[in-house]
Amino acid sequence: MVISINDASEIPIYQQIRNQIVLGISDGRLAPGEQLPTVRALAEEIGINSMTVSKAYTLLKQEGYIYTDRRSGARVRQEFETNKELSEKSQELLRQIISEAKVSGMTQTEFFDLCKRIYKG
Amino acid sequence: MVISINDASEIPIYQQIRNQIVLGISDGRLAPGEQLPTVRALAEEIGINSMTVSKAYTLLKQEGYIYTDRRSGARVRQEFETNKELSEKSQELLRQIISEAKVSGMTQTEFFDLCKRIYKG
Amino acid sequence: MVISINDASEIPIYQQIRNQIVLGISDGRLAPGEQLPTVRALAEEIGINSMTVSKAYTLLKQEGYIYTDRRSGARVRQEFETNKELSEKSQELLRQIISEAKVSGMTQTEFFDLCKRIYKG
Amino acid sequence: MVISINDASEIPIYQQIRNQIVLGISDGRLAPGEQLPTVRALAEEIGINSMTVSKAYTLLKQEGYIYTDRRSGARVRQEFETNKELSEKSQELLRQIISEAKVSGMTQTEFFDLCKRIYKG
DNA sequence: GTGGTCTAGACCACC
DNA sequence: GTGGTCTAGACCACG
Repeated sequence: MVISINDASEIPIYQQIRNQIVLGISDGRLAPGEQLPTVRALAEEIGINSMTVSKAYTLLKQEGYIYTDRRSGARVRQEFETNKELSEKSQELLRQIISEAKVSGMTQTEFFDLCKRIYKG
Repeated sequence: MVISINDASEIPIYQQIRNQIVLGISDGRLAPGEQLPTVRALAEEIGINSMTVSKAYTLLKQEGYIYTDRRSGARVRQEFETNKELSEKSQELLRQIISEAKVSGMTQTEFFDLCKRIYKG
Repeated sequence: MVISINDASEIPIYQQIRNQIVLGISDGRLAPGEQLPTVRALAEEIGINSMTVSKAYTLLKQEGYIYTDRRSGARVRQEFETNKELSEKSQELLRQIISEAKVSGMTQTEFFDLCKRIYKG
Repeated sequence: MVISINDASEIPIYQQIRNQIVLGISDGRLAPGEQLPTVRALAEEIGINSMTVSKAYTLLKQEGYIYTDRRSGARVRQEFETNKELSEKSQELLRQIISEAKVSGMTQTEFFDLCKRIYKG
């Protein structure tokens, strides 16, 4: 899986890495148990400091998306908690996005169409 | 409309103000053309630096939610561009949120149920 | 509150800081809402890099013990989730400790006496 | 006695082995004088490097839980020093755990109930 | 080989 | 002023 960084973005690099890996897991490009690139390899690949990649992996670990096996590095978790819930943070963001959709004149149906396109990937 | 700040939030204060005003517009608590409090008044009311409020108003103006009138200060826009589109930033956020929903085991239907509750709310 | 680091310990410095702050909160030396030393001040005081202190604060934030107010730095949380539960990690540790107590010949009563002394503190 | 390794754990593998053997001794699954599997046998059984098992056995020997006999390999100690004391390390850990229990709102009684369940279990 | 930790110094957003 | 982020380099524990 290719990870690309947008230097101009206001989103911190470690967050961008985290986001893209979560995306990869959600759409199947990263399979459960699959090994992620090593911290050093990924750092070199995208031309950043390895501490930054390490921070991204630490965050993903804390969130339960990956784990680190001492023998083989970082891997995608085998089983996720399918609690069918969004974090409070994400719910708050969703609330904001929907408010913006409403102001822009989007109907609920139109909003759902947009979501469906994203869901399909 | 009451604006409340969460000191513990990682969202910058000026963003929180901006977000709450957009929410207010979307759910009708702020009517088109309605006058917003002055920068100084709002700053005093919520006990923050007026520079911060000013930053929020500037952002809202840039995004087209409000306009400033020399005589009467800031007012909610009369008519919004009903372009039925989300900003790129919001679309990207929505993509992230949906990816997290998928990993958490939420089906599209369940996600839509959540959205509907927010739409109504 | 004085924080002292044991360089010889195998426990990472950022963990030692985290541990001592949790101890301080639990025994009342750190009051709810109280401001912690700034990252830089604490780093200088104990003669370490500020990144290390920052890491400790980030961890404490994630665990919900403190929050950072953009205006005044890091503060002890006002209200804790009184879920009356230990983390899985701590429960596992407790299990280990109790097994060691048993092998050393400690009875349950003697173990409780030890705990009581610690509780009083 | 079956020893199982958690790849996702942050606890080093040699520590996990050591912990489980101490647990086995404390709850009687390992009798005094009982012979432990050879380093190589255990390493093969759980699919890890034999150096790791060796490290666990060395640690257990240092702590006085087992001894090695040239003829018959590693055995559980016959008689333990019933000094009724925890190691400094464990006492420090217990102090940490209790501080977390206090912050989580657990009373001393509730903490003791948890301990009792572990003692029995 | 791997990730984890730490340093010394820098820049940035927010307020 | 604050914390947050990032770099370039180093050392360590683990396996």
